[in-house]
Amino acid sequence: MGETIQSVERAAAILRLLASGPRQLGVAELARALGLPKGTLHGILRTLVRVGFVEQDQATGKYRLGATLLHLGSSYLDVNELRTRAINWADALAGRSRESAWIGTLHEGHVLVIHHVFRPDDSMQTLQVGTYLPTHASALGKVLLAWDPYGEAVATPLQPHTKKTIVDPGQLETELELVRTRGWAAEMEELTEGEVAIAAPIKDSRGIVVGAIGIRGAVERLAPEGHLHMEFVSYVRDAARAITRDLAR
Amino acid sequence: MGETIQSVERAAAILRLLASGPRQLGVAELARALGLPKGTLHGILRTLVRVGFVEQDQATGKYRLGATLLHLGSSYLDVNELRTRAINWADALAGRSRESAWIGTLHEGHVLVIHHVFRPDDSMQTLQVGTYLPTHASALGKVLLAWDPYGEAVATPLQPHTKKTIVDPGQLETELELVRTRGWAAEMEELTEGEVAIAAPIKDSRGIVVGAIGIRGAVERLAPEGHLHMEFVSYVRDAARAITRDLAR
DNA sequence: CAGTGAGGTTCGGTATTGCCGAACACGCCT
DNA sequence: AGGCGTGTTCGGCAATACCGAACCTCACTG
Repeated sequence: MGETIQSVERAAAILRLLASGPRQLGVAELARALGLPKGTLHGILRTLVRVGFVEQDQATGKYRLGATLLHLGSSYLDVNELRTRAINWADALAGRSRESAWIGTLHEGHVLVIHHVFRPDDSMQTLQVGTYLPTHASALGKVLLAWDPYGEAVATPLQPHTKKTIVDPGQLETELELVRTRGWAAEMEELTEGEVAIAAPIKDSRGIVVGAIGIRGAVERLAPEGHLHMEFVSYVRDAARAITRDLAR
Repeated sequence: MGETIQSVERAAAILRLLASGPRQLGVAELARALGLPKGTLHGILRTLVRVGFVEQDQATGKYRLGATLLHLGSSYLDVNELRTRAINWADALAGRSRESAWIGTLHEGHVLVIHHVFRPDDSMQTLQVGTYLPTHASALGKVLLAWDPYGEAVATPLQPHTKKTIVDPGQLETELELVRTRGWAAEMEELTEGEVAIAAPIKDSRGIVVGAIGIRGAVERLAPEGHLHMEFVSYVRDAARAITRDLAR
């Protein structure tokens, strides 16, 4: 691959930094983080403000992400073919299982949530579309890792989220092997205590895994006494197969 | 304001074009639309692909928005102070009114939806966060226009969405005058047949209107026989006042 | 209350940077 | 085969956008 445009890459780096935390950042902070002169950054920031990608705090002069990005992000969802094709099946899955349904893709070492249906009859939930889940501690992530065509190395060390999170790379690999042979993944309180998830792969017309769909809910409903109710597994696998079939056309 | 960086502005223009429709665009199309040579655009596109803002279709070579933007957009939501402060009140509003609750801001001549709570006990709804509503045909929009500090001209001609949409600028102005005097806005089947909305302004510590909150639902529930149930209006105004009070601190 | 340092901003010279346009390679349809 | 439509490459030219030092303002402090 050839050369890339410096200023655009720098602009992207700024946006990524601003997105990495909820804090607003100043020119000086950015300059330190990126190792660039303040003047240079100021020029890029001025441009980003003009196009609405960044907003400047009137009081402090610090910078934060801008509203245009929200609109661009939601436009991405319209463009994303997997999501538009899968959205109805996710609704159906949530309805049948009476649990929240999720669709995710592999993106920069994380699971990017591209769709999320709330659990029926349960309002107070916040939408997770656009957020990241850890690959090694989520059912969606295990599926995506298991069939990752590029075999990306998992970011080590594996961050623990609960006592049950898999933190040993070797153990993760055997888990992925299991996922590959039986065709679906489970995650038992490895991300949040009391929550369990199931996921299965979505393949495109060439047979490559392009995403995963699954459900997530309380351990007492999905896996009482530590044993998964297999009916939930078949709901998830049915949905995954249906979407895969849809994508083939 | 001083100069801006050419390539970054061009990159932003490309992203806006890609976001403007669900279609994928090719280098040649972009070149025509922006009046730039193909080679120039290719360089910018290559960079945008590298940073994940744009993806290229393997088969056709055409370009579409990338997944990184989805993540940046959702990060914006974390940063947005109005939203983080208002989110609980919106939940409460949806609960009390048993209708869907909405929060929006003025952005480039549209209402940008920054939060959306589904109507309780009603799953099959799609989330609208990040989408645009028309200013002249939504309750949120009327509120934002009525107190717009910059007095931005509304994009004319006013696009009709139903038979009841206000399309005459003069009539819109008298409507906005009404909104200003009584302190809230209504929209009766002006955007979608059978749907009605109510909204009220959210002000920051300086008294400037920074957003609007409202509800939206079926005409038969909110306004049977064409008359708004005033209890819904007070729910909305209560929520708006509560958030305004919150922001003052 | 000066003094200091940190913040964001401005500015002009320099040479680096990334523009440009023509040529290339491929695929499709005529 | 031919022509047109893609997306892509390349090298030379000069416009471009970097850089670093100087500027201004604020807030905190000795």
